Amino acid sequence: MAKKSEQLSARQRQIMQFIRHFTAERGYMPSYREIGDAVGLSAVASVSYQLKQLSDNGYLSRDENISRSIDLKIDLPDSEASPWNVEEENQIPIGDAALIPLVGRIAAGGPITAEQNISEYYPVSRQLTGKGDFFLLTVSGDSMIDAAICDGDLVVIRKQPTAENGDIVAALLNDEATVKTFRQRDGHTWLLPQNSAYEPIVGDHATIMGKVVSVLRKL
Amino acid sequence: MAKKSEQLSARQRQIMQFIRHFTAERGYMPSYREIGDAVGLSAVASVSYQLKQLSDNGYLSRDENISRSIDLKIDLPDSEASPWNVEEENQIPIGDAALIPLVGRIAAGGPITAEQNISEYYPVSRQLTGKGDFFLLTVSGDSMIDAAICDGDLVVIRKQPTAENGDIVAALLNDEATVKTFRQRDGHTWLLPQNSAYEPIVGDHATIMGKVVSVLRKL
DNA sequence: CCATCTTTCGAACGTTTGTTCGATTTAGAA
DNA sequence: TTCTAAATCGAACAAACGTTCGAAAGATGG
Repeated sequence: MAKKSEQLSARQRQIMQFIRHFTAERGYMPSYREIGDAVGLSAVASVSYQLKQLSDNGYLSRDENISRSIDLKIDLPDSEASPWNVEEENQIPIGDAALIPLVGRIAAGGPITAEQNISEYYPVSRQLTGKGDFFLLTVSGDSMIDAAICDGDLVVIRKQPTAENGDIVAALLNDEATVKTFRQRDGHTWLLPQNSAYEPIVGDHATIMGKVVSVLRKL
Repeated sequence: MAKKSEQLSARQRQIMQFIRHFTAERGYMPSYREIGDAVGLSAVASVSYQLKQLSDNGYLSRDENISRSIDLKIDLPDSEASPWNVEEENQIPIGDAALIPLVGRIAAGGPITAEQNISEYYPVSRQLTGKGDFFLLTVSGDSMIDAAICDGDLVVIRKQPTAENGDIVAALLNDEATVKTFRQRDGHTWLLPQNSAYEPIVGDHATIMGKVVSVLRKL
């Protein structure tokens, strides 16, 4: 008789992987006939048979008489492990959007997105942010006006501890958050305003909070 | 009465949330009858009707004649202890956001947000838009650079047939959409670029599509 | 070789499911 | 009020779907 947790047969592995790919692409489960077509089983009953084995061994579950009710319990490794494991501590993804906290006062020391600093969450399209861990800052002053960033603008900042030359960053300098262009030269870190009325700042002791990835403005 | 149906009725919101809960619990999509039972629609056809609306507006997709093939495009937050939340007015509120269509080519004549023009929906915080009926336009060129609106920026436009002096508007001029500052003087309508390299345009024959209320930029 | 178990097949069956159509009700504007 | 569009209903229908059953083909071991 079929014994306990036997190893999966080639066919069963084939089915498991097809289900995974199908759901990834289409967003819902395949029917028995679709599975059969994909793995080369001409009889629905054969699919039913294999699915019963998989179900009995805990690889998946399904609800009787309900179409497309397969529920995979195990992700059979195809190959990959994704290195893009971003820690999201405060965002709740809304479909195509991310909820990003607007940070009020910036206090040196503690975590930037500590709860008491958050006044509100803004939904922002992922198209505008990309992947990562974000927070929002309200721009104060017009030191970045030549970069088309105005007083009152909201900037979406992806948390990261450093930056590349030319990036616009949010930095913590003397307990104050500021948005400037990042530049390293002569062994020094500079925070450059984009407004000829302002002078470059030596940022050697500044803390880079993250990189500005989007700008939001309400007129 | 605009037949736009770009908004989310209480019932549609109800359906969206039920689908989300159902899939979270069961691991697959509900059938039309299950949806009907849950939200109080005794006729499958009514569910079909509502689902078509949701599908047309990009909230979900489904494959014809395939059971349980609903694919949610947006996760509506539960939000409510008061499920029968009615806030009609205009755009689709996602919790705190509105889903706004990005309009591609602008053709004179037909409705701006005709379906074939819409390439995608962006969630935008209501804080950035206020109330109204909106669409999104991609800015082309740097004629508004002094207003801190750059090439490639997305502008949120509230539909309105006219504007006030000083408003930044989207106007249709010779089958082309353009973003300029609106000004009426000497009995003429002017569309002013905010870039000294460009000349003011006589906008007497231009069609005002709406007013720019927000700017979104991905860096 | 035979015996046994596994796997596949094909067909039939009953159920589930999405669609269609016309009629009715509801809601809002004129 | 009357008119129009949206929303709902009910019934009927065809397609899609999972289950069952008997038979046949492989596979494995003695």
